[in-house]
Amino acid sequence: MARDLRMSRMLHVLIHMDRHVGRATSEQIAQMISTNAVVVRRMMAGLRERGIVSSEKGHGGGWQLACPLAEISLRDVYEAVGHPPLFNIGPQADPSPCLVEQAVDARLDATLAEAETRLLAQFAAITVEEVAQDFERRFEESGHAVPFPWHGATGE
Amino acid sequence: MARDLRMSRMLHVLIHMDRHVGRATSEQIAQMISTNAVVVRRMMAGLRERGIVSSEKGHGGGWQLACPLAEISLRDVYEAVGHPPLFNIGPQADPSPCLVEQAVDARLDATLAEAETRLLAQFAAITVEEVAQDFERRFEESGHAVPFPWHGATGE
DNA sequence: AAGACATGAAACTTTCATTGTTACGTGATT
DNA sequence: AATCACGTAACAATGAAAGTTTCATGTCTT
Repeated sequence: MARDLRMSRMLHVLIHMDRHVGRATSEQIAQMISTNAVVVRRMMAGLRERGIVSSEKGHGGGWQLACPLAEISLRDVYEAVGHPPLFNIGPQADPSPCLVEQAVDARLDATLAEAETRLLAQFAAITVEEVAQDFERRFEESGHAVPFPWHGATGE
Repeated sequence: MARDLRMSRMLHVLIHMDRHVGRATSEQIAQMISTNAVVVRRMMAGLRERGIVSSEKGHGGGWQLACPLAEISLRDVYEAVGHPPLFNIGPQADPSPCLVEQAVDARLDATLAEAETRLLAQFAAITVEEVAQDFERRFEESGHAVPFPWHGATGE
């Protein structure tokens, strides 16, 4: 696949859970983001470890937010989904005996590392609550269009 | 494969061509970076279009630098290899009808776009000549280790 | 003119990471 | 006991970059 979608998808889920559904099963969440329940469990496991969500087994179980969106930064979500590699470019991982390649790799690595630091700082400065408010602004401006058009959005 | 290696590999090649080999065939270049001559031609084609290198067919032909390394920025090389996507994370490409997803995607896209702008500015500020000097510094500091250990490095 | 050399380019295969899917185990509620 | 839902392992599908094969075109040497 092209890009790692986990961070984007998890943000999507967290906002829906806070604003619209409260508790939700993996199956329901999977429908929100058009994927499979197992994929959802894989992603949510990292969030649970970090105390962002909690899960309960059995009848009536499912997933629940464990803290307010205002206390979750985009960086927290990025880390929780396994801090996948940020960049699609760069030198190969294993070091080379060639001094030219070493010099090239060192420069690129240093430049990318700096960019990574800044990007993660940006992520740390944005809370999921802010993004949720972005959504609400769009909702108002749209004249209250259907905000969450997934199957089963009508509730039970 | 994991990451797009083209930018790193092309920098490697450009410095070797300037400092060590002058003209080189695709086959010789392929040995420098441990790959295939066709892969080399694919990458070099973009550099030729931008006037960074020139190619000549036939006996005695091959590739040659068309301008000094000091006039080539890392950004030039990045663009020349086809400006592959910089990031490995982000939302999916096609827009969603869900307003929450739209808000999430817009935030992520904006944040990544800003990071991309800054990273490309960094690339634009670094010349290949600077990286070549990094190499020479390493070469001195290493006590003149074999600087380019590919097969055929002894010349003809 | 013939042969060797080298790029140009199309078509296909391989590789790798993410995502998707199936299957089964465990725990909790009714 | 039956149902529901998470937990996890194992495997398949997908897509992009890289690797490979093949043939055409152009150029130099003999």
